Amino acid sequence: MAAVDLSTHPGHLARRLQQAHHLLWNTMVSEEITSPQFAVLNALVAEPGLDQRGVGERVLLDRSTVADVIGRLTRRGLLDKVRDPQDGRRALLRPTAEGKRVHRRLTTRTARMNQVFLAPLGDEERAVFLGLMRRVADAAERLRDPLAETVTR
Amino acid sequence: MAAVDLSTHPGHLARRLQQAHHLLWNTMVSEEITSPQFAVLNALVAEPGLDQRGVGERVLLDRSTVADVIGRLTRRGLLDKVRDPQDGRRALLRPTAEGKRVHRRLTTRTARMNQVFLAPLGDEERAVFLGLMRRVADAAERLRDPLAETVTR
DNA sequence: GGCTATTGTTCAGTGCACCAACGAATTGCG
DNA sequence: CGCAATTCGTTGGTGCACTGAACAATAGCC
Repeated sequence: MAAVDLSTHPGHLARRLQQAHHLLWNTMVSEEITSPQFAVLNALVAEPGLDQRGVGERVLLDRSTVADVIGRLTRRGLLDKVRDPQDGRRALLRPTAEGKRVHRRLTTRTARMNQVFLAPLGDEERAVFLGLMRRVADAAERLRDPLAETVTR
Repeated sequence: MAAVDLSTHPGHLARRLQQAHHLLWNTMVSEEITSPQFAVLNALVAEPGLDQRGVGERVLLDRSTVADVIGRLTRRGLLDKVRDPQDGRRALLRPTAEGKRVHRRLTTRTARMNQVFLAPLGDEERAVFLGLMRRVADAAERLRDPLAETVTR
């Protein structure tokens, strides 16, 4: 015996949550564009001209993962990637016209999906839920690099 | 413009949460055994003799993923896998002595890790947080197969 | 008893995610 | 100026996760 109840383990719940989300995304938002891909696209719609490092910071993705995701997006013609003439190390990224179009279309669908996803909770609970997730995630991310005390707002 | 604030998207937060958890697990629990591997091991400590399907149901993992994880665990000698003589389709699984030992050791460490992970929240908030995650995950999982109304409690 | 259904496992393919190590470009220090 | 350290990107390796398809064994029905 001595087995443990996984439903009290936040890590296990987070995984379940993400899987359920993934499924819902596939059916309600897009089968081609994944949620991380949308996140990257979104960051570049907000700030065109970012390099990969910048994107990774915004969406909180590893450098090599960012490279993967960006590779897929550029291959699909949703992103432009050019070497920075000022600094030959970095690649400047911006959404193509098609990329912006896709982003717009998916934005409304993700909103609908989030509604469904959070449907079991009441209005107030949703806010609480998002707030708690954010606090835990923020704190855990700060554990890794005990860096700038920049105001998160 | 028209970009979206990802910190209000539960899917994105769930991903961040899981990543942060993964990192913490690696440093505080084990570098060899991953959290899904522990979940599988845990299910088999609780109910030795399950087949892969049963494990997948308990931990909420896809069949092919379960096969992968179990493959790794058996390769490391933590699990025994034998064909059911009564039903040649299924593989009966049980933890080895070493598997039980590892499970015991990791159990105490995961408890410590969960403390750290949830440290930013107060006692009451933790309970709320876990409860909300569970409700959302349960509901989303029910969306896929609208099945038994079995009492979850 | 024999053929079809169903059930359990496996395999191939894609994508996310991490780390460690490397190469290329730039920065900064002596 | 020149070389070391840093920074950005890529590559290779491992693991999780899903889908869809193939396969094998059993179960069920006529």
